[in-house]
Amino acid sequence: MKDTKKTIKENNIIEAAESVFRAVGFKNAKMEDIASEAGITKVTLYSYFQSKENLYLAITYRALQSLNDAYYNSLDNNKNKKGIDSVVALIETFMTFCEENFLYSETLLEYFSLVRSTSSGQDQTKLTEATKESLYYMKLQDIQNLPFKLTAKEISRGQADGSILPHIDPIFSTLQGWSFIIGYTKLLNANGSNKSPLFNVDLNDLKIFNLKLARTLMSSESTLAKIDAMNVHS
Amino acid sequence: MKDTKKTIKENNIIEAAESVFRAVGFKNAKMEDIASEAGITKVTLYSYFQSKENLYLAITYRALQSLNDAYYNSLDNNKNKKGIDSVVALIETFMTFCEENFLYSETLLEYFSLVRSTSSGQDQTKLTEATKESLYYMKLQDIQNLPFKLTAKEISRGQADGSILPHIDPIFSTLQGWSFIIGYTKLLNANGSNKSPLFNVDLNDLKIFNLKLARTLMSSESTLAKIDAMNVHS
Amino acid sequence: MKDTKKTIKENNIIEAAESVFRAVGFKNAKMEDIASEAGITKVTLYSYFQSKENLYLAITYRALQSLNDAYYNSLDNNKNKKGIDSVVALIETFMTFCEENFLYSETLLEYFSLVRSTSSGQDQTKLTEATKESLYYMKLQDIQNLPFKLTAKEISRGQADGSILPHIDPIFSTLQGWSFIIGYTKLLNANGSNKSPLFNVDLNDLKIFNLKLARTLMSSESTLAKIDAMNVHS
Amino acid sequence: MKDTKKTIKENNIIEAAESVFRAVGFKNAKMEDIASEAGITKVTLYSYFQSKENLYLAITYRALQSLNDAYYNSLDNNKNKKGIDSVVALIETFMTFCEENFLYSETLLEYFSLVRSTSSGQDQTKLTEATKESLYYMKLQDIQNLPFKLTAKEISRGQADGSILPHIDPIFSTLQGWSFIIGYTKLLNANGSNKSPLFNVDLNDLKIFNLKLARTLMSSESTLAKIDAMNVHS
DNA sequence: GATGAATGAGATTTCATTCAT
DNA sequence: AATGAATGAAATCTCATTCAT
Repeated sequence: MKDTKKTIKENNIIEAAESVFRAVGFKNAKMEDIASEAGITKVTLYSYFQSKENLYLAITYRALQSLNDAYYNSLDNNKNKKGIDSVVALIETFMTFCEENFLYSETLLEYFSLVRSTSSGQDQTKLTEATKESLYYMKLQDIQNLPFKLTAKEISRGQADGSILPHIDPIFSTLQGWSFIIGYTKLLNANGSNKSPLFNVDLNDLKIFNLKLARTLMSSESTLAKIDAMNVHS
Repeated sequence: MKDTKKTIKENNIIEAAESVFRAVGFKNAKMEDIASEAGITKVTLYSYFQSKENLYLAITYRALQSLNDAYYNSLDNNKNKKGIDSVVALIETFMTFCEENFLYSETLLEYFSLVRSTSSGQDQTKLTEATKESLYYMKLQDIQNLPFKLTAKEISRGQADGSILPHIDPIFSTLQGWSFIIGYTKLLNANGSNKSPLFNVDLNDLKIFNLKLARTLMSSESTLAKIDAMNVHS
Repeated sequence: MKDTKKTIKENNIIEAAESVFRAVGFKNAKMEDIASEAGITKVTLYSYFQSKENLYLAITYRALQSLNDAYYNSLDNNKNKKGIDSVVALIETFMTFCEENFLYSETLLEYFSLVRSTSSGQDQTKLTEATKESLYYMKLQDIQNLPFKLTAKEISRGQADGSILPHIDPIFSTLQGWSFIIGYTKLLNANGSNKSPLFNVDLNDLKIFNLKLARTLMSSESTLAKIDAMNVHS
Repeated sequence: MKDTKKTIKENNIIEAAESVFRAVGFKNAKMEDIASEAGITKVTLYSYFQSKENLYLAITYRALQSLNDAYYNSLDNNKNKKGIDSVVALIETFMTFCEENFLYSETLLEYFSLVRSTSSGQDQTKLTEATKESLYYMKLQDIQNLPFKLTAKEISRGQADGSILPHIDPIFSTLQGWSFIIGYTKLLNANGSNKSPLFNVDLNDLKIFNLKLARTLMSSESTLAKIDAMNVHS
């Protein structure tokens, strides 16, 4: 229980940090401002999070947790449906998550860039020692592949229940799905918080299109007709 | 001609900066080091680029120029081919460009995130005054849509020559293509410079798959058989 | 009491600065060196004094305070003597002060040149913005006239006790006294720290002469004989 | 004749420099500004004067020359008068010179401070090597004592013609006279260009007083009565 | 000799991070 | 655990001075 109070405060701080990051971006955010937004001192802030980067990782962890929650929710909601439906729902879940959480989506995309090549031992210049030793970094590593695995597993379920083509590789398709999501999200972020269409294209159309495409690519009922139908999108 | 010499020097500096950024990342790069890498003084460096951020924008501009050049090249190489071939070649060009220029690809993706909603006049907090006043920022804004426009135009050409389905919207498809590219690139970057496969998936397969998919989605000769064939990817 | 510690540190810094200025002069003194002489960092130095000029003003303020202290001391030592004696003692105090504190005397003379016409609102070009906003500049303005006023008051006392001629104007005589002091000090400074006589004239003779002259000019017991006697000076 | 053109240009530059120094002070004056005020480039400026300090010395030299001219003029105007009159006239000449040439008066006072102790070999930190090697510095040294010597000589003439007390030391009295002048000038400068009285004292009264005092101190006709008369100054 | 570009030295600022109390 | 002060590293700027052409 001792921990609870600490956790609450930690959450307060993270929320303050999120709000500041959202407002001015990571680079422009000052520890000072985050501290005062959280109603504490800089030093106290540091006693909770050992560095700015670490604070960012904490947010990233939260983002990933949040995404995982959304995934579990989606899985739960679709556990009685066919695999294909659940998989498409997962993709939509991620997209919606990114739409609704700009900071989180940026954070996650950045994180996945950041950890690149960690395993290979080279080109690690961008990860500080401190970062790598951080608790959140470890926690992140523990769950970073979860959304991936969940998706792949669900694809397998779809193959088992016959709703997904048997010859596709779950991992490959998961990556393919992610690439759709990331592309969509980046366009979304490039378009900013303003929901106005980009180049006269409503990004929601892109979302719908991507979802249909994903389904078509995996579904065992896929037909040329469906694809052609998709192309008439407006 | 007067500023040729200046331009040459500017390029030298940018190249030095690229090399330093590539080596240690933007944040860890010291202006001092960039200067000495370029064989000049810090002050001289500042007389060319008013800030580190500005230098980064210059690199971004170069990246975009470089991408544009690649686009024009691709267009030229395919001017006698069908529109569909040229469009797919453009997409491949972009992907290859990102593969070969990690710094440039990161730079460009960051830029497109950065400028989000700039046009709409809101939410510009993350742009420093310095950035907004930078010459390169203006130059960037002038050409940032070029790859987009070129792609859309080529799609139209493909519709004119019958190689691309007539009912698709060139702009929408361009965005869709970008979303493929960005997704692929992000995964690529997440995978780092090490060419080891991600989750046992060779990203090159993803690239090939995406190219085929793009072709299929636009081509007037699209058939279900092709799509099904695609799915057998390894 | 709260700021006692701060004041102590401030004084430490000022002393370090004085020592460096004395050693190499204002222009050649590096903030870095002053900081390290004070056992602190450059940044800390800047947190106490916003600029080199500001630091100089702080020293000037100290010089003036120091002079004022010497004045009060002198007044106290002579409070039981006649006004004329006290006034002459004040002048001597100032002269001795300048002899013993080269840096302070230069500082004060420079200050009185610097602030010329400040009050009149014109010709302030030579005052940096930083200077004008400096706390010490304000503090200086508050006490800069103190030695003047003290002298004039003491002359009045002398007139009251009959030791000083009744028809002279205290303010005018104060200025006259200052002009003696400044002239003497400037010659002293021109002569440098080396005590060698200037043009074979021992400046101490000039000092004595000036003091006698001042006394003669004001004293109610002034006689021609005294003046003539004075002229036989070596 | 070749030299003449050069000299003209040199004079132009010096005048430009004087104007800039007058406007913003030595320290705030930028070589750039001086150059452009003179209608030349910085580099050209440097080809004439090797450093800012050197330029200042050139002005000082001019100031001293100018003062010397005034002295010679005064001597010439008073060559038929008694020595005492000529000496007092010299003092007045200097005072008037300072009144009319603020920059020159500051320059000269500073110069006489600057050269302090040059002979003694110690404490020369404030004189750059470059300065000491400068042509103007040498020229200055050649004439710096001229006003002194001229005054002393004139005092001797006064002693010879019986107008000045025989037992006074010409050098000492010259110094004494200078000390009056310097004091007066400093007060004048402290009072700024605004001619308003300082502490309700019209500095012109101080000037007149000093002149009378100088005369009284040296004149063979000096009487107590005169001194007393002097004191009723307002 | 003139010009535009570059240099060197140091002032000043900004922050993340740490220390002392 | 909280506070105020300090540190260190690097960005940035200002100018006198110098170089290359």
